[in-house]
Amino acid sequence: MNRTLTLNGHEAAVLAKAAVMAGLDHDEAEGLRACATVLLCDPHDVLFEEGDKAAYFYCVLSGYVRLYRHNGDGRQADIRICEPGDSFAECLIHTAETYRYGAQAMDHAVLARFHIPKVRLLLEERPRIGKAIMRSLSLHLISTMECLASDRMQTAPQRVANYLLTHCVEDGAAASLRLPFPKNLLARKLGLAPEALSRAFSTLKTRGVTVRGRAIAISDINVLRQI
Amino acid sequence: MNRTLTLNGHEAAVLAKAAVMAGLDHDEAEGLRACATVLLCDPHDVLFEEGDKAAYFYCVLSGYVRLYRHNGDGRQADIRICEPGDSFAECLIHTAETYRYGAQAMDHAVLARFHIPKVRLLLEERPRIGKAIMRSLSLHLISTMECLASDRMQTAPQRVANYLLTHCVEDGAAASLRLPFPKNLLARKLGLAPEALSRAFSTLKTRGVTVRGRAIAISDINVLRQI
DNA sequence: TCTGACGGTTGACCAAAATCAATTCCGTCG
DNA sequence: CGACGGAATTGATTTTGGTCAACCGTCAGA
Repeated sequence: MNRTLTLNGHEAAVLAKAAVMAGLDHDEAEGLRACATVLLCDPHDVLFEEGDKAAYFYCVLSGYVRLYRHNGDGRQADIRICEPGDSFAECLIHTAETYRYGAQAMDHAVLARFHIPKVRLLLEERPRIGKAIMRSLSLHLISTMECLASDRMQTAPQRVANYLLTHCVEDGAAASLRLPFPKNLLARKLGLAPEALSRAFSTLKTRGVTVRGRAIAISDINVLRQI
Repeated sequence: MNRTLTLNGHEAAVLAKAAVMAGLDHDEAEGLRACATVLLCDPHDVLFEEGDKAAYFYCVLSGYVRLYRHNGDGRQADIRICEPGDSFAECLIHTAETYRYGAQAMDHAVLARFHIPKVRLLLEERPRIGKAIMRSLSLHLISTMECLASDRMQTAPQRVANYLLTHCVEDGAAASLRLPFPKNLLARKLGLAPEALSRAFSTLKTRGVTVRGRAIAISDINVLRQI
């Protein structure tokens, strides 16, 4: 978990387009950026654990971060997989003092780390910046609710089909995509055991889905839509 | 779904204490209240469906409202049960133009209905009001994430035990509570079929949980904690 | 008092997915 | 090139909870 103070061009672009920065004018964006430093993570670095004192919220610039909770036993459940452009723990700006879940880098990851007390001060001065944060929170809430609904009513193949449909590039009736991360991360994201994901893919094989490593081809999107 | 313009004392108090109003000074609270009208609902009234054009967000003053989504077939899953003091659909203020889930009153319910365009204008003028909305969104997000985590890692009896522990009043090692709504609503809230809730209660009987109608007694909280 | 509706419970059964174990695949490193 | 290690797959088994159907208790209305 080394630190640097510089962003490369790609990372700066990701940050600029993140929901947490969207719609801000130049000064506002600059003010928010001034609250942040950059963090380089190695795979499996734990950023914080549930219950830790909250000092920062984060925006993923590259790599992936998983958010999770434990229960009494050693078991843990993933809540979200954050991709480049996603922010997390911004819900603590106006609420709790401790993190309500753990966060772990799943790859070499680059993060923007925003100092919450600084952001609070900035928001007092320039409350319009809060609009971007509200938007980010809202999107995040909506997607979490959708995730909950799909956990509660869709089977594993349905969830996988839905993921494919929302992430593929269409090419006539056919479509294809390349997973941006290994399958075990996709399984976590969908709330499945890796084995269940594997079986879901083999179920979908009969519906025209071909999987070769991370490359996935869909022969007919409409077949997939009616699962 | 009749309308009135007046609040009784109890309803006014619930609104004043709602997260969406918390921490505002008198003027700010008054400004926000001016964006709202009151709505009286009969049981099973549908407030809106997924996809409807979003004009309002709501705060429950009495009764209960369930939020839900459908999938392709007739099936539907509950996302949240809103109780007095809870607001919903405030995530649309700065994002979508259509509701992302349906909402249905589960009882005679009284709601404050905030006109979103008016609230947007108000926020431009008095952006500090956004802080209360952000706090409400944040709490809402955290509780949805917790719900997702518990769906993914806890069994039915564990979820029920957790509900009891977080809602009971302690009395030494013992504790008790009275459900504020019928059991079928609790089942929806926990993402269970009513039968599964019933079975969970009978599992918990061996752990010192006694159920008589809506009245529940717990003989030893610590036994319940280690489930 | 009878009747019907409704919420809740119970039993039997089934489907989905977690778990455990064994094996295969694949990329990396010696 | 071969060996190793992590990821992915497959099979066997078990657990969990959904579904369907029957039944019970309570309450409201005839």
